[in-house]
Amino acid sequence: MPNLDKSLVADLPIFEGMNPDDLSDIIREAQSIRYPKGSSVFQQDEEANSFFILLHGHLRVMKVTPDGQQVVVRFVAPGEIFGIAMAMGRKTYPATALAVVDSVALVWSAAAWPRLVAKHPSLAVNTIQTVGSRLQDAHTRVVEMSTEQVERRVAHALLRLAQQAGRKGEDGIKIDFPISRQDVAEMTGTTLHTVSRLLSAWEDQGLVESGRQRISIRNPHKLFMLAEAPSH
Amino acid sequence: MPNLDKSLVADLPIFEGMNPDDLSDIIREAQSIRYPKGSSVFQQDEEANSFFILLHGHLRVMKVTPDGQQVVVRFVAPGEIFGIAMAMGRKTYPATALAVVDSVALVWSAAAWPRLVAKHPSLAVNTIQTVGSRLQDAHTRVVEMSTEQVERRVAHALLRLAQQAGRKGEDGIKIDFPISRQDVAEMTGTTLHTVSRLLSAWEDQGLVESGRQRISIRNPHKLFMLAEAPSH
DNA sequence: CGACTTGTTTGATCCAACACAAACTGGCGG
DNA sequence: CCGCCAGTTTGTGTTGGATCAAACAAGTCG
Repeated sequence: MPNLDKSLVADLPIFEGMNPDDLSDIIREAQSIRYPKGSSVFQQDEEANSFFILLHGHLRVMKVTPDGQQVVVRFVAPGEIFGIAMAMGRKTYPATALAVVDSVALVWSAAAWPRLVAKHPSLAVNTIQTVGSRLQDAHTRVVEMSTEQVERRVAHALLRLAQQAGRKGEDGIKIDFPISRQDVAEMTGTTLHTVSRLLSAWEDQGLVESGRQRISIRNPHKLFMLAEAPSH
Repeated sequence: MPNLDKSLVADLPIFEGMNPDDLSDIIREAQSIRYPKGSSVFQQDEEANSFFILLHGHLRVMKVTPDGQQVVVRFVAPGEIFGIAMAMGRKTYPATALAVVDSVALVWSAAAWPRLVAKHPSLAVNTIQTVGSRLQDAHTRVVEMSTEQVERRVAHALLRLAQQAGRKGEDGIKIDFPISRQDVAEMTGTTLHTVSRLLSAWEDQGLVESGRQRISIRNPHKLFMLAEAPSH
């Protein structure tokens, strides 16, 4: 591993409270792999032989139902650990991870996990927190899907995207990876048609500015009010 | 702690791979507390001062939205660990836990957690798996809410309840704690009216048998088919 | 640069499920 | 044992969004 990567990785929450020697020890076992745009990092139901930390790019994690419908579970941003199915006691990946842009990840063998955890207990403690916060997110999403109607769900989804992957630009916050109406629909449990209509309406009101696989939020505050309170 | 409780607890997944001495060490720090039917074990947004293992009874865990709507997150059955918010790095409980029948839980101080984990690393490893499997469940629920319509969601919910808390009786599997139409509605993101209509219809077809806060599944196989494939 | 692919917009129609409303019932407390 | 209350059933109207259908850009590639 080049030093460059080590410095990128040192401050990640998953390595919090770990001394540099231990960190080197862990990173030494990884290799960095490049995933071209559109390629898959792992596939749903495939044997979970590796776990990962994303260095560059963005991934879309999704589940496919038996009848072929897709649901976007989340997007992975640089610095996040992912594909830790085996740490959760699973033999296979529960979802598919796809590179939405050219991406690079650190990759460990799943076999290394028990040894690393045994040697560096804080790794397990930090992993509980990582998985725990994802559990919170998932529950938040369940609550939203149960109680809110589509307009608010989509507004919430955009705000979350802006927070996780927003690049502050001239006129508002731009989501800095390609994302389609279909993607947003699969995040919120609706159809691309409905998302398209909503974005068009919001564009007219000056809340967002969007195009082909591209969304910017011009007025986060107004969008937030829309997300919290009914249409008006 | 009386020996009785120790034997109940020894085989739980959370203590897997732990020798009896270590187990005693952990259990010694807990006290067992009784929660009468209808009382709360902890409240949403309250400071997370404890974590728990349920010994007897059943709990309903639920989230309340700002506008007062409730969503049932899950039911806790005996043997399950719950209220581990602080292990996931939270200061407060993200939900409310209510005893649906008279219940008893082992209670630890949250302050004991870091010490216990440091001394017994397998505790952390097992906790990752516990939290991980809840994350899977939550994602399954998100996928269901996104892609399935109400009838199938309710069918799935009943089958899950039967699996987790089903008591095999003469004519089918009875859910062995009081559960209302409203509860099922809050688990599936619908209204008690719709749940009532579905149960009535299923009763006519001989799939279930239900009454006031009481549901039995007479024909799990047919209900399962209904859950997997559309109405027909 | 024209053909084609992939993503987007917009219109028209339809229906599952929600909202509202009212009557019913089992079981508990006084 | 009667009255009350929480939980349930069932009817009727309404609607948010899905579905179906087409035309319309914006890249991309030969």
